[in-house]
Amino acid sequence: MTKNRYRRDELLEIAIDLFAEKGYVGTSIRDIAKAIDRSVSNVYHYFENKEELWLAILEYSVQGLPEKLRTVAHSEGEPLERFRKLLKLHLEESTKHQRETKIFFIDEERLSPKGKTINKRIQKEILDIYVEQFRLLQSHNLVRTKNLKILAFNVLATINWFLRWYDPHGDMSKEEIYDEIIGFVLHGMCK
Amino acid sequence: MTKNRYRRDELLEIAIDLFAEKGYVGTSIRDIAKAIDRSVSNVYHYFENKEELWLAILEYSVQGLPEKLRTVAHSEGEPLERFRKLLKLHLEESTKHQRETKIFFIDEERLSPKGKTINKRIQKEILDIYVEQFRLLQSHNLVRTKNLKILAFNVLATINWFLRWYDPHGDMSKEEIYDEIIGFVLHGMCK
DNA sequence: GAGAAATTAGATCGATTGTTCTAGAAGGGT
DNA sequence: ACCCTTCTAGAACAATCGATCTAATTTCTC
Repeated sequence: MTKNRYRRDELLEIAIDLFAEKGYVGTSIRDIAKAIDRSVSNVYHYFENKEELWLAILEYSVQGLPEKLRTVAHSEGEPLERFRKLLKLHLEESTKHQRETKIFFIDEERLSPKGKTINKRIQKEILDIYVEQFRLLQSHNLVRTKNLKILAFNVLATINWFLRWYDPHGDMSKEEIYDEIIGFVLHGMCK
Repeated sequence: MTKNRYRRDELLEIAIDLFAEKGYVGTSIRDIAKAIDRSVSNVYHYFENKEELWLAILEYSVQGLPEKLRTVAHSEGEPLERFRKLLKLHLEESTKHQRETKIFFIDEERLSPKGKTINKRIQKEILDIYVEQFRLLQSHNLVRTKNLKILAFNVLATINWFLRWYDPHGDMSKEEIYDEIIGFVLHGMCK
């Protein structure tokens, strides 16, 4: 009845690697099993099917992100400073789960209705957090534009795109990049 | 010897649709043939294999983008105004070839070395155009930050992410969205 | 230590993949 | 009429896919 959590998580880890590298459709159950030197049945013992494995990865990593962001979003303090903290946390969490977050976006369309729904729900939750923040900042007359949804898309664009080009082994430090991105979001490119 | 250009392009069109919808790995040659009511051999008559079909799509659409952008980038006029034109053109071209440009980014990692190289070359060309523009704007003391590469990533982020959420049948006009994005790139979210 | 449950490997399933082969139909040039 | 290239369809190929089945082994519980 009770499944071996450790062996299960090992499978999750290797699956995340492969999914991130070769995509959902591009990664077979055999690939995953072979990569960790197990049998195919072993994978199926821990996960009902391929899609459930995918969903487990989401639960394992991205699922909790909205809640974490909300904690900061609803914390005390100055609105703009709180928003800055929100961006920072979002960037940190995305970096921490870079592989999974990448997966989260890339193969969205290849999932079953169930998986797609969960995917979209999480993304919607995050979007709403930002729109809510913008509304608050707007009431303090701090926001430049009127269309808050497009603004949220643009902010999320920079954060999520960052996952595509960021190389942990690169020569720029995380903090350096974070500040650059936060600066861009807040003030754009112009002086 | 001479292949029927029209029939070939019909195949390209349907392939773009399917690739954009279900991805490179998720779309089979049979899917493509069936969608246009031809035989599998017909597809192979016009394209050597699946990857060549993919590359033909790139040539058909995205390949010419860097050249078009360069034309504007090297045109006369005020630096900032020219940059604004560059953004506008980039957005327009991306919208015009929304499906292909989406393909261009999504399945990058699933290609052969040859395909990956071409993909990366085009992206690098575009990145360089932007970095060059930033350098010029910087010399006019118009740029806020020092790290031009990250800046370029962030600008490209908003443009490319836009393709993910933009819905041609939505209630916002293109021009409206373009202006919003250009404004965000130039001045960020803050007043 | 017996028995039940959890875990594993390996063979196997039908379906689908990219690709090739064979061969016939259509088309244009002479 | 003829031939030669272009185009087309359909069967077939080996490989791989997600998933299942059977059966053996390990681990836990009493």
